[in-house]
Amino acid sequence: MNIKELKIKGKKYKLPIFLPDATLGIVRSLDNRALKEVGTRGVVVNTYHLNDTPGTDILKKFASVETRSLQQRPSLCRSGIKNFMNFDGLVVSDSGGWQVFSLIKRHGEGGEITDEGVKFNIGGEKNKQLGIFTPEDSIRIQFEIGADILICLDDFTGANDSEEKIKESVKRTILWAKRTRVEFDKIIKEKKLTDKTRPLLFAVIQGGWSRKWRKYCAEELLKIGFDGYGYGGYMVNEKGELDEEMSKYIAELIPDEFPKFALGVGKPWDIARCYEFGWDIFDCVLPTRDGRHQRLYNFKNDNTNEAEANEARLIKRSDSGALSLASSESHFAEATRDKLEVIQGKFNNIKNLDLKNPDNYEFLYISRGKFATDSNPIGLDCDCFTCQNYSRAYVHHLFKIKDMLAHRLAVIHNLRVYNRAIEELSFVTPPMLGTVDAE
RNA sequence: GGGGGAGUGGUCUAAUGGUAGGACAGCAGACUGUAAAUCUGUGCAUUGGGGUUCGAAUCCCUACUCCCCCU
Repeated sequence: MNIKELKIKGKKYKLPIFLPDATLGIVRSLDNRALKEVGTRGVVVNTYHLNDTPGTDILKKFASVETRSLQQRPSLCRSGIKNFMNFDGLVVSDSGGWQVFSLIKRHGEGGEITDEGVKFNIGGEKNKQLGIFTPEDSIRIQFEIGADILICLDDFTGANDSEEKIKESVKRTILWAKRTRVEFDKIIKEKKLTDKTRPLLFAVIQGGWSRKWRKYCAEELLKIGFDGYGYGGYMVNEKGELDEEMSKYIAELIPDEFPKFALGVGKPWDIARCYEFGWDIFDCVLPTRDGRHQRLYNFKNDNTNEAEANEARLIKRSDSGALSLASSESHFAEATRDKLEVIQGKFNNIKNLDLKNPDNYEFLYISRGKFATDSNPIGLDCDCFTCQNYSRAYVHHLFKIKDMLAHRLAVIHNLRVYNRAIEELSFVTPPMLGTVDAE
């Protein structure tokens, strides 16, 4: 099997990859160690939000900071945002296109979108003078943030827009992409960046429900030329169901040598489906937000039952002892180890699971009363920190008393589920097991 | 033994003669390039009995339970 790779600033990232959203420079409630342990290789930050807080002056300062923090390792790949977060993985900066849509189009509060750019009447609370936000602003700010992949400011096509509106948003998205390309190249030249030191630039394909305009948008963006392409707009309908036809269609509009970024996707099973269609970069707020909102993801593995899973954990817990005994030719330990292997083979194994089928997942609404006394871990077969250390009852309790550790434990688990699915799709060995996939 | 006070869903609490409402807990959900530790829906109650009244959680009588004070 051919594994696609993303090469940026001398680093390689195997695809597919799932990037949790760290909108404000933080995957909420997680520190960089937890991120790493959960198998996260990259995150998405947001240009609009970071420009507001903390602002690029601060990020620029961090771009050249001497690595004084205890854990910071000097690296060529470091940048303002990476030093600030002390995060060494892939960082994508989203343009703010979504916020344009969300704040102005969806919520209809102040602001105006013209070909020139976006006029914010409200701006961020801290930054009322923001005024107009142009594609050039967005890309310049993204350089200051210092991400690896920058994204063109685009004009979001709404789910139910008329063809006239679709045309407008597509034309504007193309116009803005052109201007972004020019500005990007200008900055590359100014900064004397080379193909080995520059970030990548992605454009976003808009066009809503219209195949015609999606096609037109993709073709025009390809003519301009970018390092990768994104799927813009909504990929799901009001019921949250993936538009498979459209996601397949758009993926096919982009030649396979380009990375294809399905922005905002999605449910784990939709990621698995989209991967099959050719999309290979994903980001979504669901695992983190759902975690905070007390909805936990599990694989539904028919092989798992509580008794056996418990046994596996008990054996595992005495793991070190058992193994040392094993080496000293104890038959008992030998048997225990065999048993562990059998059970683990059965559990830590989603290989036989059709990851594209929603029926193979389940939600745990952890705040429900029935979990108050449940001593099982959240996922019977889960290898995450939360499941290796805490019971459903305890996580339930933490949510009840509103302790923020609840968020952290929930988010850790959800992200681990997402990453296990991704790892299964790609056969990527998770870094936590000893292999670092970025060179 | 005497005096006083109080009893409203699982819990806390509104309604002082006029549609028993809210919060939390319960149950069922939503969230898709994060203005979201958020939001939605829903089940469940006037301590029992009697009386006054067109109408009672509310006023009266009584029983029960609890609390406080006195002895």
